[in-house]
Amino acid sequence: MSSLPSAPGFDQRVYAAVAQIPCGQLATYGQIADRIGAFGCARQVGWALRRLALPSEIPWHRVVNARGQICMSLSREGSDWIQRELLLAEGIPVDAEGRLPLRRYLWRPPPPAG
DNA sequence: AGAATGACGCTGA
DNA sequence: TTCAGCGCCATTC
Repeated sequence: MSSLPSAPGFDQRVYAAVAQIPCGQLATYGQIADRIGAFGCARQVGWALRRLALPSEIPWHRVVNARGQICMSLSREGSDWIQRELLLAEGIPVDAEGRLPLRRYLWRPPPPAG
C-alpha cells in the first residue's frame, strides 16, 4: 500500500481524512495518521497540513495535538492564531495559550468499513 | 552524505 | 497537572 508518508498521494489522504472531521469537532495528528494507515507518523500529518495553502477548503484547524493544545510556533506566521479564531467560530472554547477541551470535542471516526 | 529542526506522542518523575 | 527525556521520520540547510 502507499500509505507511507513519502508516498505521492500522502498529503491527499491526510486532507481527505481531515475533511471528514465534522464541524465543531476535533481530531489529533495521531488520529489522522491512524486513519490513513500511517501509524506513528503524526509528525508527517503536521507537515502535510503545513503545506496547505491558506485559505483552504480543508478544515485543518480542527486538528490539534494529543495534548489538546494548538501548536504555537513562529514558523506558522500566525496561522496558529488563525486556527484559534476558526475554532472559536465553531463554538470551541480556546485558551489564550491555545489549550482546548479536547475530550469534549474529540471526533469519533467511523469504522473504515462503515 | 551528515546534521539540525519540527503544526507529534508516549513514558516517567 | 506540569516538566523532562526519548523515539519517530520527512523536511531543510
